[in-house]
Amino acid sequence: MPELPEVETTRRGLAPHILGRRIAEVIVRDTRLRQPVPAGFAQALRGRRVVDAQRRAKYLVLQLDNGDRVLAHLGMSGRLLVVEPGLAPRAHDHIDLLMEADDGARALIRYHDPRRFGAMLLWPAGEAGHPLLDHLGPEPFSEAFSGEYLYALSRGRKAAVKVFLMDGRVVVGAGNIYASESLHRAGIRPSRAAGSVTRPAYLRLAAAVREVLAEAIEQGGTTLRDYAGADGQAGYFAQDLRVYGREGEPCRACATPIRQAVLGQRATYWCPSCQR
DNA sequence: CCCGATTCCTGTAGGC
DNA sequence: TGCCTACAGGAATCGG
Repeated sequence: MPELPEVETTRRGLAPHILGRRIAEVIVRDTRLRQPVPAGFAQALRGRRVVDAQRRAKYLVLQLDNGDRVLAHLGMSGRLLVVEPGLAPRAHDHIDLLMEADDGARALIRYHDPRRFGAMLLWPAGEAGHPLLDHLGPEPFSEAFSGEYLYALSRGRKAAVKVFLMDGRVVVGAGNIYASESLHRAGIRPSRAAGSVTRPAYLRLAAAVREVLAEAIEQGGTTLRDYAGADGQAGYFAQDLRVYGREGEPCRACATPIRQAVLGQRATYWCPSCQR
């Protein structure tokens, strides 16, 4: 499931194949993503050079040489893969970008998304913001994100702290897996009301979020079923997960069996002994 | 504003 | 072995 580390891993994997290169050809086989691929998408990209590849939250932002930007989201099952030009498309291969370098080197960037929860949008030059990015909270690695920030924002909030942490308006990038992992590292029970979590606990939580995300990026993300990096390889953080998907198994810290419950319509895992 | 529930989608795992 | 159902979940949206 692409959360921040998976999107960042994808960005890093794509970069050498797209930066400074020209989009020679665009093929859209299926426009039916979470939001339809806009009419004129292929036309707008064709011939353009990619000058930067950034990430904002779980979105990839490709900056083009005419000021237009491509906004891509992997949804739940999306992959952006670098494959051999000419490789025949398979099921759910919705979009191809054929990249060409000045020296003639070519690479095919292929968007694959069985569940079609992702997005591939055009963000035209001149539009300063984008509606999908407008309301987003701070990046977890930014100065704006801190324990103090979480503490202040959470006062009076009755929602579970895990739901609070997964809210993109609070902080971006922590999805279901990394929210559970961060709360375990910080020793906070996921069901606690966000407003009842203490300042010291939020200081630990902010540090834990950064730590977990950074480690996951180093491992190339977490592959449970759908996710693969741009090179098609699995990420290795799954072996470092301490609670996610480990119901009934011993806590790696204290051996107490890990518990599971649904919180905010999402499976949530925690250690009843380490997390209070 | 806040919060919980619903919706989109398809592959896969688990139960019988 | 095969069928059926539940589940996976990012994020927009809606109702209270």
